[in-house]
Amino acid sequence: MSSFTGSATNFGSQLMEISKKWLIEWEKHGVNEANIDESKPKFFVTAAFPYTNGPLHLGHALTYSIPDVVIRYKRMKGYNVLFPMGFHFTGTPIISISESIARRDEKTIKRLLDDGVPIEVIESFVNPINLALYFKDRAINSLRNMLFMIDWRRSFTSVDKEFQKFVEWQFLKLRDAGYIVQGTHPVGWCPFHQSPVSMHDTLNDVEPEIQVFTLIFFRDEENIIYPVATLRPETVYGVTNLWVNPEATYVLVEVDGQRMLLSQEASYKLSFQKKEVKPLMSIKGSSLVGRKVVNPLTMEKIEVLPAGFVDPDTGTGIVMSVPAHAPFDYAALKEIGYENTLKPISIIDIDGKPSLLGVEVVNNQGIKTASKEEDRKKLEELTKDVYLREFNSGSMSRELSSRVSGEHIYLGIAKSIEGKPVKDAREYLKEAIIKMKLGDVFYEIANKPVYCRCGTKVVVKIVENQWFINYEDENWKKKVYDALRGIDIVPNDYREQFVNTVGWLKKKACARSRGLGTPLPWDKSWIIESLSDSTIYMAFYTVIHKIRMHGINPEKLTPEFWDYVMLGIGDVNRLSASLGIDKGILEEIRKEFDYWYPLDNRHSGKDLIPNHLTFMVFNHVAIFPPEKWPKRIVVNGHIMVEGMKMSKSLGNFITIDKALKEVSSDVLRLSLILGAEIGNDVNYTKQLTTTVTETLEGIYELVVSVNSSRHITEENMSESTVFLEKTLETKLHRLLQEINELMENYKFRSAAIKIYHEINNELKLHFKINGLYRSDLINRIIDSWIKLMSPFTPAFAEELWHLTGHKSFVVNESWPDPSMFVKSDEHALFLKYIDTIVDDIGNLRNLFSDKKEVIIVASSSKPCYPAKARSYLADNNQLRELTRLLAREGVPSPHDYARRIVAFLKNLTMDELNKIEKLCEYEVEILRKMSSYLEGLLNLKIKILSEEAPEAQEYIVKKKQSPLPMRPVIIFK
RNA sequence: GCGGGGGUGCCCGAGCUGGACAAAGGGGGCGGACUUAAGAUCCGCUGGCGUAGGCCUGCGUGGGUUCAAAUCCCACCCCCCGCACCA
Repeated sequence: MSSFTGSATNFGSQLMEISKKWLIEWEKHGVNEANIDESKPKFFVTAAFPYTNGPLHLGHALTYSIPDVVIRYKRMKGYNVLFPMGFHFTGTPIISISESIARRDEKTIKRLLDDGVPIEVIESFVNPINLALYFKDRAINSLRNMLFMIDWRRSFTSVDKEFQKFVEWQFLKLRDAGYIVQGTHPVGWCPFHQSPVSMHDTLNDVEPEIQVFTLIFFRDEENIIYPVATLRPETVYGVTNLWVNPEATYVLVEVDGQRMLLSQEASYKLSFQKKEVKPLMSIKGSSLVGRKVVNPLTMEKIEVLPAGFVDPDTGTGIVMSVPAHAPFDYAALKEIGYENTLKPISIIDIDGKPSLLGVEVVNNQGIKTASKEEDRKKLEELTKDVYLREFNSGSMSRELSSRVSGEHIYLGIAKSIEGKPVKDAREYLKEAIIKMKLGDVFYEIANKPVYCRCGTKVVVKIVENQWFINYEDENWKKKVYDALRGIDIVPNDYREQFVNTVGWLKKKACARSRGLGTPLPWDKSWIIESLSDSTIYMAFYTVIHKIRMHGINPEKLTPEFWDYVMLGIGDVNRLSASLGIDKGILEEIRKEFDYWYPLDNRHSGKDLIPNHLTFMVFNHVAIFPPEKWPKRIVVNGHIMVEGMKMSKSLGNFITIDKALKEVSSDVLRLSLILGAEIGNDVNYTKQLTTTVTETLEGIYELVVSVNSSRHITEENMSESTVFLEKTLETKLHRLLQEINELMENYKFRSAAIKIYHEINNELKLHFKINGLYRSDLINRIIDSWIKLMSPFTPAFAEELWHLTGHKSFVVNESWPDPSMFVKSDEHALFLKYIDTIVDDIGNLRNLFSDKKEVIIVASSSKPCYPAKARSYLADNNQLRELTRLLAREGVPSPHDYARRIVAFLKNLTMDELNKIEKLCEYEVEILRKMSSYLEGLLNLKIKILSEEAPEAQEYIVKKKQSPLPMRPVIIFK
């Protein structure tokens, strides 16, 4: 084989040149533009559009490589394909970066410099649109360089006026359908900025987490509320007293018309959660000690006691004391010498027996106080243990209701949770307390303190009048479940996750007070949030280029316009008149939508299943009729780099631009596809790209050398070459069939292995046996092979295609059909038979690694037992019958032989089974014809003998073994 | 905690509708051929045993179902991801 000179790196740069060359050629000929063609079935594919706050990275490369393979494949299969790409500007991160630039934040500037943004451009980023546009342009370049076949005429951004009109229509539709609701909603909030904060607004990028406490209202004789904040409302039945911090300052406030006592800190926090918190007076904690309050669930009268462990900045600063189940409480009782006065009350059973875990652990550890440093540390841990044990394996006491004074109206509540698991009791009680107005909810920042970038401590604010998309609407959910059944999910393993997501999905706040995006049409003070404005935008791709082409003013894109274009609602003549748009144009746009929609494939990363992808289904269901619902969702995994999660902080973050400086787009694409089957995480490694480059180099050299080899016709071929060509052709038929099936099932990794390795190996083996030459078959194989490579490594394939003398574009060729290679059932059968011989020799050669010659003595005159075995195939139990029959015929080790034959027959197609007699009849001849193949494959010298040959008789006698049909004797010499 | 996914040979990774699985494919390692040499390329080996196509061990751990389990069931351990107003 000749002789492409150059090292792998040289070939690597040659590949880069090839990519550039064909990108230009294709764009010149507009191969990536998609227009209506009624003569072809259409195939419409989209992938999640990128958020342009930075350069595209390998994750994008992966997510877009897969649909690109799909459309290139589908295109060759005769589909009219569309793969468009837009850009997501909606949201706050872009604005946050702009604000950082405005205040000259060094970290942000450094990051942008690292991303290759020139300093003067960075300065322009104080305007967020400049930033978004800059990265959009870079993204387009990256995507072009990846050779993605994107129809750029249909590109848009989510702040384009036309798109905003479309989103307005969508939201009006949702509102009309009753899916938009308003309500209150807790958010992390900066009191200084007077605005919600999320991760990118906080110091150190901490996401403020919100924790829900249950408030329980204890009352004194003046009806003043002492609210305790707890995560364990069920323990209210075991309360012996309340705790306050004697050193802390408490305030008496008026809330919702009631008087309430709580720590100063709590009162501040509460003021963000209630309409009004009116302070009346301050009181030192110590002066609360000794007051008597009533437990609202048991009507028991208890006392307020002092405890230093009470943190006035957690909850309300008032704590209910449950010594039986809370180590802190028991320790605090001990500290003030009350452990015998106030007897711990067990209200939780563990393993069906009343427990006093709180008391036990404190006594076991010899803890005497709740205030000493070392005790507190221990207590914190013990609290966690007790909490978990009681939560996971505790159940409410069976005598719980005896804690409630007899005729009390809430006796029923206690009764209904008696004996129930703590988990369930807690949920039940929480709801009951709030419903009965015996308490309330109180929100805390769970991971506090969290600070806004301005340094202000973040609190929880209840936002009034927040707009939600009501994804918890049961009827809506039902329709989504139905829709999901009709959607093909690739890989199907993710279906369950979709179904579950629909199950737990709640109301989704769909608007924010700041950020880029579309104002809510009926309340322009709100901006539609980014996960809500991007649920049906795929439909927009179908028409945007036409809207622009006809110069339609965005103001004309009214709800009536969209009703007609997307839903076919309304009278086109009247619409034309009222909008002043040509009727023909309206119809043309409508037709464009109707031709391309529904979406055939939606591609995205698996992280978007619980939000975007599911929202997409919800919104399609809400707005479009069933025939326009998406047909397939393809989910890809994450990208890893050298075995580690790719991230900026790990320093292994690779942008597409950077990757393409090291490897060509063909290599990158194929590496990502070969990295993992769809749905799994792809591990991108230097090693992998090197291997892929070398593989492509090998293929290149092979094609080049075949191309320059001599052409021979069948008349000039040796008999054995004719035979082996038939075998090769049969193999190719099989391979193409397998590849087709894999492609149809989105098993691109496996398909690529067959294309780039297995065909490769078959050809190399064939040439090794026969020498390098061209023939009609070989030419056909090479042509088909190049076509098969085209979806994965398009520029590389294009190069080979032209190298082998073609003038057309391979991207425009048809996908090879297996039928172009004649499958001979006989040869397929022979091949499978030869495989068993190869296996056997392989098994034995370990024992005879020093021997280089193999003699195969084949049966030539015995009855064709395999044919007889055919009738025993159906039923495994008849193996015994077959064994008996063989034994009667005097076959040695009949059971082994029977097993072997049956295993072989099971692997055959019906057609092959019908040829089995031929195998018996010509076994010696087949082996002879295939001996050069065996020699090539095994690197051994092979000699075939018929059992009648005198030489064969010697071996038979010596080995005490006689050949049977399909069971030749193999001798290493 | 809840929900989803996963633990396979030196490594990565397929298989997981139960038999053809000592387990595809790739990589690495070792040995060999070629070469003045290196590289590239090609070939062989890469759980253990065995002078004949076989046996033993084995797919997170422990049980179970079955004539037969990497594949099915149960329990446990460990890892990853998501839990919302955030793209």
